[in-house]
Amino acid sequence: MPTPPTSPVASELRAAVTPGAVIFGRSRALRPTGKVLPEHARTHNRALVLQTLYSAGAQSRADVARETGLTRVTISDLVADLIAEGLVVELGQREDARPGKPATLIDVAREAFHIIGIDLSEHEVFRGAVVGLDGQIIDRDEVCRDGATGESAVLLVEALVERLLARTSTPVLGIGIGSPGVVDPHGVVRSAPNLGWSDVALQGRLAARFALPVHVANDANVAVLAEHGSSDHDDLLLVKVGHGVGAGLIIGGRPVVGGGFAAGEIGHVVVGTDGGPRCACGRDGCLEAWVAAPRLTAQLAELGGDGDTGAAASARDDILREAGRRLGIVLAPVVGALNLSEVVLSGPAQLLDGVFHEAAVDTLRKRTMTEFNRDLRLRMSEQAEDIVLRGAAVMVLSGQLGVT
Amino acid sequence: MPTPPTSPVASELRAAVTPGAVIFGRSRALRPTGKVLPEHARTHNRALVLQTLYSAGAQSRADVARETGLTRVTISDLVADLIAEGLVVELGQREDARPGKPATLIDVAREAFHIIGIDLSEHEVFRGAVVGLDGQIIDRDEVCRDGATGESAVLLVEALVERLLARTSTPVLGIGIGSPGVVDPHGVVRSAPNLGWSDVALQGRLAARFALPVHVANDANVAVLAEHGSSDHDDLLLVKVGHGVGAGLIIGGRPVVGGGFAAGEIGHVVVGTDGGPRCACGRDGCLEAWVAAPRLTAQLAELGGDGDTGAAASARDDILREAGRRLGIVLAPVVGALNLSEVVLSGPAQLLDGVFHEAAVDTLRKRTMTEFNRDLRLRMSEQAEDIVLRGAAVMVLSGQLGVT
DNA sequence: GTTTGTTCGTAAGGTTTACTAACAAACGTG
DNA sequence: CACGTTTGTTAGTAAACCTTACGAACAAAC
Repeated sequence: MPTPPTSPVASELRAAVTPGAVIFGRSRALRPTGKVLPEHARTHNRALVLQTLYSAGAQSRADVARETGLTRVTISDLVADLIAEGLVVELGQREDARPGKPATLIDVAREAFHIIGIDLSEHEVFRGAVVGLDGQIIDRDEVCRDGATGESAVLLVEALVERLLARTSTPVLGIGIGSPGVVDPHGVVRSAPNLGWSDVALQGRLAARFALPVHVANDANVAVLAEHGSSDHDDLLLVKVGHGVGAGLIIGGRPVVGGGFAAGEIGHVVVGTDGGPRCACGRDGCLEAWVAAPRLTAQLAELGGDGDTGAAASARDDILREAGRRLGIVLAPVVGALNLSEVVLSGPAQLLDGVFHEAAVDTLRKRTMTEFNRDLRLRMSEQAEDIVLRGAAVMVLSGQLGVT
Repeated sequence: MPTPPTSPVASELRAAVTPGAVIFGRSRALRPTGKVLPEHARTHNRALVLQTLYSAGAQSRADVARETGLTRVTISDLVADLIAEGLVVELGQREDARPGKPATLIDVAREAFHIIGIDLSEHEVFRGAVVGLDGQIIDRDEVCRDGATGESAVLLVEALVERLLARTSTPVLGIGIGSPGVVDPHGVVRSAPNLGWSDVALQGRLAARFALPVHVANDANVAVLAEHGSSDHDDLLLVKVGHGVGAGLIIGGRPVVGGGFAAGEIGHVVVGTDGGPRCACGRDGCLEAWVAAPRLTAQLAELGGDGDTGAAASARDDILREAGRRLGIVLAPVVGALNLSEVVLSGPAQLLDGVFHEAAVDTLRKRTMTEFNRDLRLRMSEQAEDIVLRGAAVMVLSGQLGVT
């Protein structure tokens, strides 16, 4: 006999809801997350402790216990492991006067590790930095690309990493790289036309050479990680305007990769129904043909003059305003479909942070349902040119210390 | 002293990568998944066993052990629990002749539970069904809405559920409801203008009245769950054309809800840059004004005639082709940004399954980068009118038995 | 008919994990 | 100075999964 109708099912099987995991058919999606062993739970809780310390700063074991919901005993045990591995340090006793035994402060060993961040997204130069665990740029370096492609470009990257590693005596947690093009989860650059790369196993090569953890991802997908840090939203779209136009997307706190690992590649989506400038890809009116930085600067240059006179300034604004509007047109369906609350714009401020921005916001508002997207924000990034470097560091931090 | 540079971090902290969980700032996103106890692992593994059985069908404990990676001992233990609760049954010995001790087949107790599925998305009628665990429609019923709104519409839903419950003597796993409008994760219909609902706690009311687990979600978001079953993709967009136009989205195997719980609400996104028909919302050229079923049928009716003569048929095709094209225009940025590989169309086949479909595919192809979306498919749903009913059942199945 | 090898399911015992309970140390407060 | 409070540790317990071992049941080979 089956059990009574509902009670056991209702009360005991109350797992977190993940609709779509159980299905009617017999599809592949059925093979779910896989088994979970107690040791996985331990790993998770360890990461939880690290994150709690990382975000809330120095505090006592008892504080961590209260915040995580784990007991003081368990926290002490986990922290002992972390201290033994050098990831956490004791900082001595808390100063302030409270009743009870004084607390021993602990914190992530913020000075004990550095991260190498690499930005391959610029056209003329490969940039890199030594980044601290808190995101500070400690040292930086760059190599001129000089049009290098294929293997020689890979060698340039290796040389840059080599030089950065030589500049720090602190242990390095890992190497993070933001590359243009399509990058798969194994850090293979499937296709990056600008660099002449096709199926370049960047992660594998660097990991083999430097014996360090290496993480590689698309530049815009990396940039959005940096932005996610200073945002309090779990859904975030970052549009990166540079030599091309790309986007990085976080939904429900997780990066979106896409079926062909090409999520965020919106540069060659056609905008509007009234044609547009001819794009390098052969079509008319691609987003990139409207708003890529080289196209905009070229257009502005054609105007001639210094752009300070009334008429020239107005023509300049017209160009930027139209470009901003075109961006808004492309983003509207995405914002609507995903019900995004925050969109961030990253790129040359002198181009984007004015009428371009205004026009994009305005267009987005006019083209989406305000009732659903009432608190929608489209803002400029505050991270300026280091966004990929810092995002690459976040990627390493998250990959090496993160919670499942 | 810290540990040696890299080895412990690299090897021992290899948690699954979830970039963006660890961040530089001190944002809210930091509070991660929370602690994990051994009992959670157990719950997860139990669900894993259920899913393995559910999708692969009757098999031995040893088969399940091999497939899940857990040991035969653990599987036996878990299965004993599941059998005691009536969720799994033994079916006797396996027939085929193989060496070794004959296996005892076990399977999910597919006949032991039914699910109530409710579809509130149609304008004139509320439809409901008793659904089997495998998705079979066992019995169905409906109530005429007759323009009912607000509280009286809620009472109609309750009456429909009541009648369906009376039609089955099998224990009911739960009640799943697909409602139009914006529904939050607690099953509160925040806003459903057609039904005159605003902050109606549908899940709470039904759960209290029927003492069963209740799940409520937006109709398109529910429909995509049904479609996900017969698809082998983990990224899926379903567009549901009916009285309005809505979408349901699954990314990385997880439903997308959106910051304001309004994900998929693309009906009032403006299409193109050349105006369009006036929409009920006051703007010109909303997607809904182009492709909602009532608008299309009205347009076709204006043509007069039986549409079989050459000229009338051609005019009819023009209307449908333009509507399909408009859908493609809105979907292109979404497909590009998410790098979707599969888009499904659900709605009246006589409208959608012809030139409309062709035009949508064609437009989508022309407006996205074929290199990234090479295997993109836009297909009609095969689930016809029961898609919401079956999706609602999937939602219950997943919520009650699913893996975290 | 016997032996051999395979497969299934279960039993016993060990390890890991986090919990509860209890306690000593160290500190304000009255 | 007694008392309550807080911290961090010790000791013991419960849960969950593992490894190892075993009996039962069968096919195939001899």
